[in-house]
Amino acid sequence: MSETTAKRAAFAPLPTKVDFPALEREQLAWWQEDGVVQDYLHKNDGSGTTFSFIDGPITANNPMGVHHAWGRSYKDLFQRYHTMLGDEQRYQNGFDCQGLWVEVEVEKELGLKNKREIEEFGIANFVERCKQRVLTYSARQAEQSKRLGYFMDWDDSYFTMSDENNYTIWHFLKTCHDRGWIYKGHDVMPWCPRCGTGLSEHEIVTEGYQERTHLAVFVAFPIVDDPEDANLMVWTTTPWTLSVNTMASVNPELDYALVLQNEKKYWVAVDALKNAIRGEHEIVRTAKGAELVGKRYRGPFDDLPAVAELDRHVIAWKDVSPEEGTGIVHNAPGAGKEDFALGNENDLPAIAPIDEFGNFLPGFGWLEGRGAAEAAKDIEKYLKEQGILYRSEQYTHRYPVCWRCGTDLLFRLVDEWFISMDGMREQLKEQARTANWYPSFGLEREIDWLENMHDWMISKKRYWGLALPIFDCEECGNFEVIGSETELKERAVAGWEAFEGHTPHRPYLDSIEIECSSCGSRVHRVKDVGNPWLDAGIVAMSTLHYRNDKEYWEKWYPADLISESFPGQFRNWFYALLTESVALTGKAPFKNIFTYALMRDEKGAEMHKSKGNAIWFDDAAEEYGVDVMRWLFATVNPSVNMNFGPHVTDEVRRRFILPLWNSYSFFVTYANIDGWHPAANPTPVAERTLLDRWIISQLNALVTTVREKMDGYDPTSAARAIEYFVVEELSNWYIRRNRRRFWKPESDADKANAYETLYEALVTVAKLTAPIMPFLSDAMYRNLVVAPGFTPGGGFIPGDQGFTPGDTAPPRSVHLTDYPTADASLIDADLNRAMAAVLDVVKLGRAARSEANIKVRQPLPAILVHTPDPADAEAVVRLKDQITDELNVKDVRAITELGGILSYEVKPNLPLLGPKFGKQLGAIRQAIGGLDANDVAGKVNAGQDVPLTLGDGTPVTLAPNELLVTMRKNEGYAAAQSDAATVVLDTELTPELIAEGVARDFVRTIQDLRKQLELNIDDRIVLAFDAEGSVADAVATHHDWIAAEVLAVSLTNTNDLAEITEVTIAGESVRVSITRA
RNA sequence: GGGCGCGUAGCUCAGGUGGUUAGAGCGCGGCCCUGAUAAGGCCGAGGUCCCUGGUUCGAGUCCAGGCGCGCCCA
Repeated sequence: MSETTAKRAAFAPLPTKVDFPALEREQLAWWQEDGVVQDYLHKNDGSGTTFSFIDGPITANNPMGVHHAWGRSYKDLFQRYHTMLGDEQRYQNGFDCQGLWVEVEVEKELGLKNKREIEEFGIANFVERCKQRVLTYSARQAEQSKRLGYFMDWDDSYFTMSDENNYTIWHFLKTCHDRGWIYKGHDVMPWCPRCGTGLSEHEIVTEGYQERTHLAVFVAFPIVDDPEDANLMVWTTTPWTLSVNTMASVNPELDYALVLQNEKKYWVAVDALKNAIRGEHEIVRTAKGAELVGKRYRGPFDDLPAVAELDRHVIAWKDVSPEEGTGIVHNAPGAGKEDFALGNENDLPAIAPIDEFGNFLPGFGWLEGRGAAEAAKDIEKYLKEQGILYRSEQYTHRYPVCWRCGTDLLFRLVDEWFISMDGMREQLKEQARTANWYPSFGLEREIDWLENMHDWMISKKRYWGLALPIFDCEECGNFEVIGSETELKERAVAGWEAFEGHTPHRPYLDSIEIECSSCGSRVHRVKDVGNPWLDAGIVAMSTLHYRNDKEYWEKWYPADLISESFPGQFRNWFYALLTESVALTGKAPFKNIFTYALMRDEKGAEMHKSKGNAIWFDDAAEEYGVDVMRWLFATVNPSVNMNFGPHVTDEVRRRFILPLWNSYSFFVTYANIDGWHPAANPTPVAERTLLDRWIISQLNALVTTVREKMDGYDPTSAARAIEYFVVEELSNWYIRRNRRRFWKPESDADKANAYETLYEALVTVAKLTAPIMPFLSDAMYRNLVVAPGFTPGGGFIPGDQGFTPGDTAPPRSVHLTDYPTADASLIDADLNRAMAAVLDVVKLGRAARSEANIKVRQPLPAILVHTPDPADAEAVVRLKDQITDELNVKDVRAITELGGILSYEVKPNLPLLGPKFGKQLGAIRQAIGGLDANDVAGKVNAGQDVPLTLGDGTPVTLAPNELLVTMRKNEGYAAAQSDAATVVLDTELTPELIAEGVARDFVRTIQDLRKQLELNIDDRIVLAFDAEGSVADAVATHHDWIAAEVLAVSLTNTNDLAEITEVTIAGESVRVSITRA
């Protein structure tokens, strides 16, 4: 830079204390106003390479919590990375719209209590409100996602309620039907009487069980025509199911006792006596369960018309255990899942006692119309009146509840629709294996699910959801599946006008009638809606226009990446996506599947709205800042549950964000003071200083690592590598070591090189971090790259910054740049190793000083270094300038002589000796311990074999490389030792060194005062002090150096002081006066 | 009952292919350094690496069994 050029600040000055959320809001506004997002979305149009990401739809039912931000950060960072690699992408976000969870929220909004009230409100109105809720919250979530910095094509989000999505599911269902996989099942389903719907296997999950206390009854079933006049004693926690008791089961292997009490006799399993029988009793005899099998008995509700015809008797069931109840099980195939299976096996009928609201059906006498669960008390009373209640109790157990509304589930016999899975099972497993799963154990979990999955129940007796295109003929039992909107129109014989113009939802679709292809009857659609996982699972087909644009579909299918949280998704989205895609195409819809665990609160507890420990995204964004969260998310191990909260984000800010900001701020501060501008042609790296070359070498190594990790779907390692570089290498070493080059007054080539080097490191870090923390990275990039020479619009300001007219303007946002590429020629492995040795020595030097209690301010004559590999010690001496300054020593010397400081130590080289000598190794180690270390070291260093005699007299010869000779520091020296080096301080002080220490103490004290006086970094001062003795002498000796260090225009020892401050320097009391010059 | 994962310092977690003295961050105590950094460094206290058995010259690491926790399934 020429002297005549006016120094001009190139970079916007930075606040020392940053408001990160405010910075983020500014960035966000600029991205939107300036069209950066749009340019980003189209950066790679037609680039020739693609990266296909398919978004798992987010449920558009509530505002986002922070846990959503975790997953979305992964989605964004992978897509951003590929944008910077130049891959064309679709950037399509998805919203999950249909299903019971939306209905439940809308019911709450409207104050509706059950299905009857929904139907009174009107299905059309209700469905419309569901749609509106989805639209409301999808818009809200889109805005929140933008605040997260998530760059997506928000105008192109898909909605699972879209016509295309629904019709593509029809196509899938039709395909399944053509293969004979769709069937109507008659089964006992877990059923929510409040929601009036069954729950699928997928929904009965462990968190769907809660501790509940129910009335449990012990009931006697009198055996018919029994010479002993005995009763079977059974136990149940669901008294309502007694109404449809069909059989009683015993374990034929088990021992049963005939108990006599109060002149009544009961059969109870021997091992259940303690639990079941209360009070004095006598055991008449015992028998195996087999003896009871076949006995007929009278049930408690024999007189009810619905069950009057039953022939009740005892059957054998090997699963009966005496652990709970009485060892005799009451079975109701119409009201229990296992009972249903057992009834089928024994050819006994299943009778359904309750309707969809859990109320008793006609035919159940006095019970008719009553709620099953609510009737327990009355049933207890009835049993007592009949004289067959032995006793009752309050019983607490884990019981299944509705995962949405918390109501106790009942088990109800119903018609549901299923897809048979056996035809696809093997193919699904095979296709699952074609993908890469991160973490890899995800594949095993998915395979386990696929091996054990039952047929897929796809129906749900609700309102807001996929209208199942199944037309079930009541006349002849034939059913048909309609596969598209055109087929529907062709087949419709009535109701088309009412439907036309509406989305394929209830109730309008329900008006359509077709003609049964088998018997010609008019047939309506079944009333059921679809399982919502059908909706989410079809998106790999529907959003890629599978039905209408095969070319487009082929371009983007299968996806390169999908990503969701793994708990639950192996049986939900991953499964549905795989199943629907493979059914239609035979090919897995994804190549890579990145999964992550659950977010917990700071103490590791599950986050729940009701517990009050859930954190809303909006609050977190404004309190902690989005970049901090995103950096945290990127650095944690995705497969481990994350504990999230303010302490964790504070730590990330302290640990990484602030050191980065401070490095950046340091650069901007001094570059502006010096009027430094980035040059078009910086000094070749080879011509720069050692430290410059080193940090550039590490920077290029970092780029290589980060790309490798990101390519391997390992953002954790990528982010941790960046963090290490920024904190340890750039901030704590490179900048720390180079501060004086930036401070010095003269603007020479060396200073320019320092700026060039730090500038390149910061710009590269901004690009490397851009996918992970989009806000700060762009703020840095824009200030560092765009501000000095180019206007944000891309215009170019010629000037003294070295650019010439015609240069291409850099992109105006980091998110429009390409990802950094490593220059392998700049990676200097030898230098990296040498510097590592230097860092180790510095660390040991500090440790030795600390241990010897000698402050760094006190200069020492030398440190002595020994390393196991002499090359390292040589490198350390070669780079001694880095060390002398850092440790305040006058010299660094490699130790060649032992000189009493170090002793030899000889150890066996175990990896070599182990395999060679096996069991003899113990004896060899002992023998080595008895050798003279000096003698052995001499031989080993001379390359000679070492003879040994083992304890049993066996002679053994060891080659030099089979022994390790190391140095151990002796006691009594100021020294420190690690695996890589030994460092010894020369602590001999001369009067000159002591004076220098005092001078440094003086400087340190003045600098402190400057800071207290809030002087600017470049303010000059008039400095006067009043001291005698050693302080006076030391200051006199080092007068010029001190004056330069503290920017004093004058430095005088006088007792005539203007502003007096008392300080202590080198143990002496000194009066000081500082005034601005 | 089965599948998968986890169990290492007070807390949160790292610890390719077995190797000699098991680490980091936070927290705690002490000291040092500091005109980028309400930052950083060094020292210290703090460990039956869940238990038991096995393989091996040698196990935090491999194998088997168990215990505990989490997720999923039955």
